[in-house]
Amino acid sequence: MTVNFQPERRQTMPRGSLREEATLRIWRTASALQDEVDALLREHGISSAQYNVLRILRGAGLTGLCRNDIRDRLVARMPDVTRLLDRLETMEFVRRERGTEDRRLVTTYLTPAGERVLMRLDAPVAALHERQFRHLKDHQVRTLIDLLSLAGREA
Amino acid sequence: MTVNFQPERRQTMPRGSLREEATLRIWRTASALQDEVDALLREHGISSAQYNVLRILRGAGLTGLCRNDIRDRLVARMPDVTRLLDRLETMEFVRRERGTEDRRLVTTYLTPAGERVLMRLDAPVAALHERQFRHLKDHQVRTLIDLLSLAGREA
DNA sequence: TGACATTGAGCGTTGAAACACGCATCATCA
DNA sequence: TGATGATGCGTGTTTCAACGCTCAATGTCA
Repeated sequence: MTVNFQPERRQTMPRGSLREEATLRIWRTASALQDEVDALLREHGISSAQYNVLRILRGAGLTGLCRNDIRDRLVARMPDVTRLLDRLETMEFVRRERGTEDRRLVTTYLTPAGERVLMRLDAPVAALHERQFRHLKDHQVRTLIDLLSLAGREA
Repeated sequence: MTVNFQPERRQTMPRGSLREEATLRIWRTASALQDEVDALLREHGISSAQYNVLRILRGAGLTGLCRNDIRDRLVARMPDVTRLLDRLETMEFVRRERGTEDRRLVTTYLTPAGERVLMRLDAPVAALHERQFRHLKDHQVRTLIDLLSLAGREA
């Protein structure tokens, strides 16, 4: 929960590049945010990757999604989505079913139990995010999002 | 290396919060940047956590650092720094020595071989960072850093 | 000086991630 | 329709992270 987020102890930067500083700042911030969310999720017995999958499945609704669709929508790159789903299936938060038309596809659906977990988490997670960004005004958050969208972009 | 970074396939957001979108954007960007750096580092046989440690030790110079100092300076929270150092020691990139005054402390130093690895990586890493942020002007990068510094801050 | 708390480091175990591989299914085309 | 390549999933294995515990060394105070 508590994160090592030394205000201004600067990371050693051989070439003192501005863009290197930005990279480190992104990583530090991402990690700090992640640690707090992880702590919250762990109280409910799931990891952030699992939480991410559950939310993706909620977004998909009754249609469900096959493994690769889930993989492509994950926030962080993640090989081996199969086992991630295995664990969620063991916890009975998701249900898998092999397709009938294309028998290669295995569609995954959110179960009622999975929906309930998400429901219980909605408020606390939203509150946490609000708290984490409470020092930024709306327009600053928007600017932040826009700037981040430019970073790492291929085109 | 190639990252699943769908331009505008929006993450499912139950409550459509702006701050939630910011969080996801930070994580996506961090992950995308990380994946590329990891790919580069792996060509040299080290992980990003290991690279981070080596740079911290280079910054510390001849003084070296004890385990907890290293832990506190890492970009991402990381318990079990011991084993991380174990692997670096096996690769002979660092050297450890138990303190004489306070015999609880084990100071870690960068070896010449470790310095060489860093030297070989300096240019490519810097170039990669420049490329990743090439769509942002200097003042935008500065703004990004400042905004991120406000996020997750306790005070 | 002796009992006790604190700090630093290492280790054992469990669980998950990374990677490559194999198998089943489907699409394509001769 | 039969061969070939592509696609979607799952699995085996190895490596690494996470967590808690133990041990050694130091500081503290009666």
